[in-house]
Amino acid sequence: MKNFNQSVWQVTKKIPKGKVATYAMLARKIGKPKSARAVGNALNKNPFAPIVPCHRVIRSDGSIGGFASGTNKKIKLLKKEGILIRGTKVLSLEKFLVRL
DNA sequence: GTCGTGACTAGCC
DNA sequence: CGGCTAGCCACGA
Repeated sequence: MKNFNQSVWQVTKKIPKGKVATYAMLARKIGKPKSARAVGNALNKNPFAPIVPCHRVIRSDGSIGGFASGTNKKIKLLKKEGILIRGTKVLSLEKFLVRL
């Protein structure tokens, strides 16, 4: 852990399949609860696309947020893992949220 | 060192 | 429920 970005990727990488985490949550985990925005930036530029499950990271209100390859793609992936989604938002968020 | 930008958030209307 | 605002942070030019 050296750069902020690396920390983000390392934590994101640990999110189990079928679960999701929020930007704020990850920010808190790395010791910077106010850096949710910066976390989003890190994921957007993440060079470990296939290694880091960036599609399992969503907003605190349950919105999908965004995705480098397209929001639609992100939704599809999450649904595939068992996450229930309606439009651009996650249903039963608390049920899929992984506690860090 | 300063400025613009963005996968954020909480609060208010 | 939806939209707007101000506050936050890290990065690259």
